[in-house]
Amino acid sequence: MGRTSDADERLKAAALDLIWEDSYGAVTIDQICQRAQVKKGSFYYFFTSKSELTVAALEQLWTEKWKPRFDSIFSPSAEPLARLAGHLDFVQKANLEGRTRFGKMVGCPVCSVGSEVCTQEPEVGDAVRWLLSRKRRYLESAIRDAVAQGSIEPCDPAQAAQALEALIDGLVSQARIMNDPEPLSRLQAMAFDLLRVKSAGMPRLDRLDRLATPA
Amino acid sequence: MGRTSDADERLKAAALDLIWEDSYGAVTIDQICQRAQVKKGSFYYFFTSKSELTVAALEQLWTEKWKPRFDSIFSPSAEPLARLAGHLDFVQKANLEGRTRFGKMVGCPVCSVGSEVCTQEPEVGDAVRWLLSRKRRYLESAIRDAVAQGSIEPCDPAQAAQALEALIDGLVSQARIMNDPEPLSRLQAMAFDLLRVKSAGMPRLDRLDRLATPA
DNA sequence: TCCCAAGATAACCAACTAGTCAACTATCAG
DNA sequence: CTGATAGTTGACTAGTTGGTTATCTTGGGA
Repeated sequence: MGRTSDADERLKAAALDLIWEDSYGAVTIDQICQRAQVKKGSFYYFFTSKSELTVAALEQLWTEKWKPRFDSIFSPSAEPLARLAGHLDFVQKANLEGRTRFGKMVGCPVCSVGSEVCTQEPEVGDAVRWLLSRKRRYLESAIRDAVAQGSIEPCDPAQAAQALEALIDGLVSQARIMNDPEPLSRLQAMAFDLLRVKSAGMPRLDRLDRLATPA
Repeated sequence: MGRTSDADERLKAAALDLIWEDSYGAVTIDQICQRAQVKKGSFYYFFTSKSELTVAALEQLWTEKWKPRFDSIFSPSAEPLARLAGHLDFVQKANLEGRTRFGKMVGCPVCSVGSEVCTQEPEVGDAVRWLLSRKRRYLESAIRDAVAQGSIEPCDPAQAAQALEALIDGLVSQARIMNDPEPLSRLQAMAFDLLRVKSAGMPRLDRLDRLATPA
């Protein structure tokens, strides 16, 4: 019953893009509406504020993009190291895709928004924290499996995951600030070094993929 | 000759505080003026825009706070590992001081502003990049000396400094997002682990200080 | 078919924003 | 003391911002 619409979807997509490229604070509701081809009256029909829209956009980013992607990459059917390598590869590729799409390095929208508004917009902060804590579990689980398997040095998986995430986010942030993909070019080597992956030479993704494939 | 003033100093201090606590985009010129007890006319007497004020504030942060501090911490008269430990300790302490002053974890103003506005305010981006590249040299030099001395495993100092900075900034960012100093509590252990510091047990700052003191 | 709920829209407002300016005032050099 | 210089002030404008509302339109179900 009643008229149908995908204006709310367009608003979420527009908001995420604009915030990703610039920043939360630099983006106005008017801009979001213009990009989404939606009049402001309709904006306020679906959302009560920029922060509410942002929370909705982040939730959708998680359920429709990140979670499916992570469920695939971190599938327990794959070797622990292949999961980690897959994720590092994903981070690298996602950043390069972002550069193609926006014409510059844009980093990670979740971390950027989180760091920017966690002190001002509590609901956005909650959404970011929830999302990051979910993401952390994938890393932690893969590291725990790797330790159990003996493919990395014994360590506390929670702490190792925290350090790994810091390293990744730090390098992604550097790449955005420098507008240069270079900090990400040795991502896997740095991450595997941090985790003390046991292997001579640098593990290759394709080799690990082969390992992950049932023989 | 003529009237004297420290209004520009007050403006720089106010801007840095407000931006540090909230974010660049969330702070208005009116707010900065109010905090600095300066009328807007005077603001435009000294600066032409928020970005110009921000650049001036960042430059002053470097010359009056960071550079003297780093020159002391990274004094080549100290043991390389003591320099690194001193810096990690400084990062930790600065974050805790920030929490005392602002009532919450505020992270690093340079990294936060850099990540936020590097795509929009080229001059602020330039200032941040310059400042971060200067900071990097301290780390790189200390790591190089540590390698030469044999106190950490051989590595490329530039890459190790890049990774170390990413780890530190990532953890600082996590602490801000979580509003919790916990991610910084094992900072030295994580950093020394990343650098593969050669020593049984965890190096203590006081022990390293003793090493740094001429016998 | 036609009703009515869901959604779209333009026009509107009040508050805030950056930025300007002419008049005013303090200070230092001579 | 005095005048030129450096800095201050409040009042002003014009454009933008978030947010509201009454009215119009669409489409699915009875």
